[in-house]
Amino acid sequence: MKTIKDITIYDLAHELQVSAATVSRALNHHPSINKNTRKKIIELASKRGYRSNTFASNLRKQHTNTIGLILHELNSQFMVSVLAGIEKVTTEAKYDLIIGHSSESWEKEAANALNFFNKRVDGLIASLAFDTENLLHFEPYKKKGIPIVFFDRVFEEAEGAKVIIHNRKAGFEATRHLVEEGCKKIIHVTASLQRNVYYERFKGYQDALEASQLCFSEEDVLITDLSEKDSIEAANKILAMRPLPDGIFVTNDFAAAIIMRTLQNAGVCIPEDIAIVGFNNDTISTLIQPSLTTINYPGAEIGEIVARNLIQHLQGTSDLSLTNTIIINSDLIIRHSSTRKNKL
Amino acid sequence: MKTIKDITIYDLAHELQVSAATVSRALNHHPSINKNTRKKIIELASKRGYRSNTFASNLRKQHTNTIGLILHELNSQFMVSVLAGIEKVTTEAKYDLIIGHSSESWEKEAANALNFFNKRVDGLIASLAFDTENLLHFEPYKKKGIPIVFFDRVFEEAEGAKVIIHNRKAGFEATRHLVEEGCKKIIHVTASLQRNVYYERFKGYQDALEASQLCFSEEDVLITDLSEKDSIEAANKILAMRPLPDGIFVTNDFAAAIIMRTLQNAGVCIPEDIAIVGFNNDTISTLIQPSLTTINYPGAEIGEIVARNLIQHLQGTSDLSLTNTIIINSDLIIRHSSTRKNKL
DNA sequence: ATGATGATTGCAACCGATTGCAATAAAATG
DNA sequence: CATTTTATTGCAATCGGTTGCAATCATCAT
Repeated sequence: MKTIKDITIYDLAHELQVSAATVSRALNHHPSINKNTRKKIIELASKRGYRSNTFASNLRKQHTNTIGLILHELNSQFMVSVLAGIEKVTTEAKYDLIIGHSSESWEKEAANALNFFNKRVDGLIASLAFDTENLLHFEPYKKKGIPIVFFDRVFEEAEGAKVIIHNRKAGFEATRHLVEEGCKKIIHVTASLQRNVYYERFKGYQDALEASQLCFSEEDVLITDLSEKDSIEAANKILAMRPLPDGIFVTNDFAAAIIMRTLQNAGVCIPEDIAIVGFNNDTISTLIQPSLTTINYPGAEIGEIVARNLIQHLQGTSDLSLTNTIIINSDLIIRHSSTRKNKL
Repeated sequence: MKTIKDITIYDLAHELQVSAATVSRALNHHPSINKNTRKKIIELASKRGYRSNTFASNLRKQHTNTIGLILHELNSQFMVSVLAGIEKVTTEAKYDLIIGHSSESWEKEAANALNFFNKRVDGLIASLAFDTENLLHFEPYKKKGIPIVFFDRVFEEAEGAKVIIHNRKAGFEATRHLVEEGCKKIIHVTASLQRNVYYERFKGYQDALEASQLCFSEEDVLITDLSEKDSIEAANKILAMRPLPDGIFVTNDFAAAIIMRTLQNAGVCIPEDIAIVGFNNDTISTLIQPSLTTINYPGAEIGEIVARNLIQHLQGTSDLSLTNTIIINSDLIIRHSSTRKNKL
């Protein structure tokens, strides 16, 4: 494990008979350095394979140029594209990104938050875990004035910047689409209504029922944890309903796919007997039979907006933005799981 | 952006009338510190919300306690579980993890490698991008003696530690299964044979054909980039074959799903007309109709082994391991896409 | 010629934690 | 009681880069 010693600015300074300060400034393109000197220094640096010591630099500068990102999961197409969007912006702005994923657990989320805090990230981006019930673990950030931007899974009532999609509108459109396809009894399969995204979609579902003068019943809303097991159970509950519903709005494509499979195995025809709409536009939505009607929202764009927002704040370009909520629009993508040949 | 100043060991030292050295040692559980002193220091530290400054510490200790991870993509179930495995081990061992993903591009891979090198990771874990053709961008690591463990996508001939699955055996078993189901003409859809994983699976396919005395033909191997577009094209090529093949071994579940859908849309019955086997055991494999027979391999376990290997090396527990190749076994999971009612 | 102006560069003090070595005090030994 | 041993603690240098301020030197206008 013997490691050759690294080149430092002192080595360069010594070799060129200048001071370390000059080398430092030259390397950082400080304007007060003569361009010839700078050129010589930069050339020597690359010749000697100099690499700046981030620790020394961070230590002195008191900021890390690092942004922490806490994701609740990265198993969905959506999350991956958000990540890509964030990555794009942060790397362009020369920020480093450290990623933690909470696996939907509040404990891990808190652990990550603490860890990133100790690592002194300059800012934080987070989407809350499934069971997070408060924002206490982010208090240290507030106290220290470290900015946080929440996205997707947020507490809408909490202060701070948020970037979300218009879940209520999306839920409304998904449900209205089912109504337009002739559905009279529409079930909504979703997850804990504590979570803003699910609550809003649920409200949208209600709005649409009301707008169509269909009556809403609490029994038509099935709460699951979106797991395979729960989804199958939800499907079985639906199968046991009399009369059988003719439409289902599921809050997640994966669960929708499971439910569709379960129903099909029980002899239900999709979309003829029951029309289904999912949410997320995951890859699977085009791979299952019939292909799944779903809500699409631009992950990469959301990621970019989130990251840009945070960075602007860090660089002092904008302050206001951190109190704003940015709402992104989404689209209904109509596929075969919901389109009946003979509409009413 | 005013930030309250952080508590340092000097603050603690001053408040307790001891030296900073003592505080430092107490906080690190150095044995030479009196346990009463230590207790007092630790208590005050937590009372004051002290958090160690990683930069100062890293700067002094000359190592970062950070491991870099370069993934070619994280859109597969497999990659996510590998990541989880690595995360588990590294956090247990108190190492930090920084993740870069190359998006299958050599350029980004090299950029990440350089970035991590400059950040002075203590070790690196990597799975190569689709189009990586050499390991030149990892040279600095070798020169500096920073250990690298490759997994999944590796150069088998290159030196260093590697953790891979037994692709050849898996390819063999997948193909043999098709043979056992009565297939006589088996197509193999795969990606660039430059990449070890695809090459080995291909060899396994060949092995199985030979073992079954089926003749191998180059035209039966379709090379794609595993994209949706290429997969559809491959399916169309298959549809144009005369006679129609009766078995397909696809190197990836996603591509297999696309191909299956394309074939089905063209009126082909799966598995009656054509039996299909995929690779990876992604989530979609149980969601499509019929469910996909595939190869499963333990992502989390692989991740754990990779990480443990690297950490053992970093801690000097084992040196030899870094020259070893570790081969993990995989299983064939038989589902409906390949099981015919009437075998021959 | 001369003080003013501006362009470059260096000095030296940080940033916060770690650690070899010396110092001191306390306990043990003869 | 003198001497050695052991247990604790402090001193001070070090890691590598950054930056306010002072210093130097050339250029320029008067």
